[in-house]
Amino acid sequence: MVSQMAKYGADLDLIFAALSDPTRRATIARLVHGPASVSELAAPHDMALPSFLGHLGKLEKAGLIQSTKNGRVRSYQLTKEALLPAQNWLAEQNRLWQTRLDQLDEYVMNLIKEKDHES
Amino acid sequence: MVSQMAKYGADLDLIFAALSDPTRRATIARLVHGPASVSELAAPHDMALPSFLGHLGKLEKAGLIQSTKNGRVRSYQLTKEALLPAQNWLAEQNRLWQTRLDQLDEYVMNLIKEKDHES
DNA sequence: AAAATACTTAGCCAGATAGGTAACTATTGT
DNA sequence: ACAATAGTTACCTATCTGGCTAAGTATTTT
Repeated sequence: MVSQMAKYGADLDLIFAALSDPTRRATIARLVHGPASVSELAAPHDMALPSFLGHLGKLEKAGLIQSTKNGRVRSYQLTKEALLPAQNWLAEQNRLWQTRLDQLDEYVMNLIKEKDHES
Repeated sequence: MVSQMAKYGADLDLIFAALSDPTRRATIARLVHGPASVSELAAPHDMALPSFLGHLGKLEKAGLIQSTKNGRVRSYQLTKEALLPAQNWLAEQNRLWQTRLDQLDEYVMNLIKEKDHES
């Protein structure tokens, strides 16, 4: 269960940090539709190429994307199951929180029942 | 569909940035079990109180947690549906990606079929 | 009234981030 | 061969981050 999260090498710090920037989220959102070259990815962003390369670098370091170079063009693609560690963490917190709210419900129900016995 | 995401005021930049720090993720993970005071939350983290307050501040600005003060103690709790915007974004990207992979599958299948006809 | 508790605020510092320009390398097209 | 294209590398700068200490405020507790 817990070890399942360790399976995905790149850690949550880097993944969430990578996702905290709109340029980088937009790049992910582009890549879910298929691979693209550096300049294709950079085009929509009003920013010098070297600046944009920094973003690609962070996405890659976080393990979210991968690249290969053919001739002079480098092609990027989404890493398989890239987003799972983040999704798993969020889902787990959500699950624990729901569990807690259920317990709270039960607790409140008991309070009501006790009150009924008083009267 | 898209407007659903706008419902949650605090934006993804702040939410993902808030989640990119281990101290802050641990604080969320603590709060899913129920509310706690500043010093209770700070206790496990080897860090001066003012430093830790900075983390709480970011979680609060991101809309992930809320607080109320009773006398001299301030109590924090998780915001209802706090994690949904992040979960929704990730789920949507995942969905689009799966859709794309399915199309790719179909495309490959067609290639194979064509090859069969050649022979 | 004084001491202890529970934050809060103000200000400092080192390192990371997000942007930029300029100059360079490697491929491809003419 | 030369020009154009596609990245890449090397810096520079301003701002944000995450940590700190010191000092201040507001509530209990004794």
